[in-house]
Amino acid sequence: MSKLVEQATSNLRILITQAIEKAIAAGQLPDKPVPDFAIEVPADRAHGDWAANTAMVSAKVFQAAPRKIAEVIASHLSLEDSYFQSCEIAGPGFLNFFLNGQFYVDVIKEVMAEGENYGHSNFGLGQKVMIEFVSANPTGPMHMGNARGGALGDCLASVMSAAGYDVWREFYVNDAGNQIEKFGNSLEARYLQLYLGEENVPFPEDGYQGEDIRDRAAEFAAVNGDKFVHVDSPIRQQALIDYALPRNIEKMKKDLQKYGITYDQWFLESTLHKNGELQETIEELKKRGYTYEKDGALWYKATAFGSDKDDVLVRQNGNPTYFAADIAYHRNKFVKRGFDLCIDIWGADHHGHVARMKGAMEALGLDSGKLDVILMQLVRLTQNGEIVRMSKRTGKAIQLGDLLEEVPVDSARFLFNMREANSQMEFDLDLAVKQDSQNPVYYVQYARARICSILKALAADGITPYPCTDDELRLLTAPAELELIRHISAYTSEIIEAAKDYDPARITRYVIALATLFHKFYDACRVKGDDPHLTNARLTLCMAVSTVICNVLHMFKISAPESM
RNA sequence: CCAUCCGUAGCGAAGCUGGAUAUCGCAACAGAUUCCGAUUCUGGAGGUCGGGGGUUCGAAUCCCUCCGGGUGGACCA
Repeated sequence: MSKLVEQATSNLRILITQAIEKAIAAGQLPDKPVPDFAIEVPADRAHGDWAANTAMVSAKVFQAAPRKIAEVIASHLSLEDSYFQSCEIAGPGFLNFFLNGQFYVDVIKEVMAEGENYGHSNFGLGQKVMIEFVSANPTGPMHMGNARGGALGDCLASVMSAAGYDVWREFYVNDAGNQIEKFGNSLEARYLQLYLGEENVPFPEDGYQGEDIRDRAAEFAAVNGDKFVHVDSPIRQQALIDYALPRNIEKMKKDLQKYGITYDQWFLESTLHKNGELQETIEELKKRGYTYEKDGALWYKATAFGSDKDDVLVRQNGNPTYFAADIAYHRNKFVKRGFDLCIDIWGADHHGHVARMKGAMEALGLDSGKLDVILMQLVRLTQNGEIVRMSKRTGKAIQLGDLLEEVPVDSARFLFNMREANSQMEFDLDLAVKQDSQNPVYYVQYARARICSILKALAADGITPYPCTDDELRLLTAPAELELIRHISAYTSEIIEAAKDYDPARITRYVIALATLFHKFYDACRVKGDDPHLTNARLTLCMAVSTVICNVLHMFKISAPESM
């Protein structure tokens, strides 16, 4: 938490506890331990700045009516030297506290002092956390789900980093196994078709139909000509794969970079096959007694960990399954690289895989509680109120590249972080390209641009901000000003909550609310005025707001233009 | 059939470790700029929190059940 808010909260907790102790000493409450109570920001501002439910949760222990208990506590409270000016009893027995002027003064000072670091905390204690996201199949282009996953994963990583975690971004490349064989088969067919005619070379039934396969085959042909038409199929396929796969991966890197995402590592599945870790993992499972042979395949006893059926690790044909490699991969994260926490972002269509993966961690003697999977629900694109399924240009399924051609990166990253992962969302193409306040990213950017504009306008009149004194900051007493400052004060704890919930959408909502409160302030309070001290205080407040908005936008890699 | 997510105003959402009068945006309606950017702000209207039952002093929130929608249930990944 912000040092300030944290300090104020824990102090309030102590004050309440002390009041209860005094009441017990005075014989007004029975000598019983006080249950845990919550200190929260009430939904309704009339209920104070912060509220404690102490009296209600302790009604049973003290065997008295909550309001009665609240009155006793209140009568023993001493709020001197705290950030609170008063306490009221309300409703069923809430203790409602009102912050005093010094709190608001100190919030502004804290923001100004910390600048671009405002909002950061050491909540995560430097724990090593890996966030693996997108991890799209390298056999083809990325789709809308990857677009959402990319924005979500990258922003979550930033949020957790701000909350004090040591974050690692990773892309797992499935460059081995069945789908690569299929990739090779498909490329081979397209390549041969170029020389032998489409009608003479059947395309594999389960092959990849996309244009991208034809394109790669054609590129390969342009470089190599018919050199590979008359060699053995395995040689031809390998040559095609060796040509196409690195280029596909390169393309994904480029697309994601355009989208603002860079990874710490692109982890190749094939390394697990080559360096023996996959085999090592399978042996480990065998040794622990969680495997058996049946029908010529090696099975893993998933049922020992709650699954309703077992899974194949090594197929009849001797090839390990994707699942086996995935187990080895996750073992690698924990055992070989020592991550404290691993977060995977998967499409919701993989939900059946979650319990199995966690079970497999347990089977290896690892703590499955340290593997968290975020399931991301589907995205539907809409335009003119209708669902868009296909790209207008290509007539095929919409790709990440198509999206970024139509929609600014700022918009895409922001809008994909409007909803939590766990809910299906619609991505409104019309809204995303709108350059007005209906588009929330513009609304937020505009607030910051407006602040820059105020600073410029006043500077033109010879008014420039200087370091504010406490007395000047104390002049900020209008409701719109106090609301705004209070919201600013919550930023650090919002980041912590977002990190705890793995929900960067929380921060998106936070910054929209901040922009709203700023616009209200702008409407209610003129910065430029007769009192130079008040003007300076308001200018300082503007700068504090600008700092927080910029911190959020930079964190999400969204631009914060000075004018628009 | 099983698993899983979702159901809150005309539309899109927040609130979900139980608490005060259920919050916000869009749309619709009525207003506000001699003045720092109107890409802004103010106001009223709009609700069986999918239905029913249960737990509780108290349920949008927890439990059960039903209804509706999405997704998944391979020696695919």
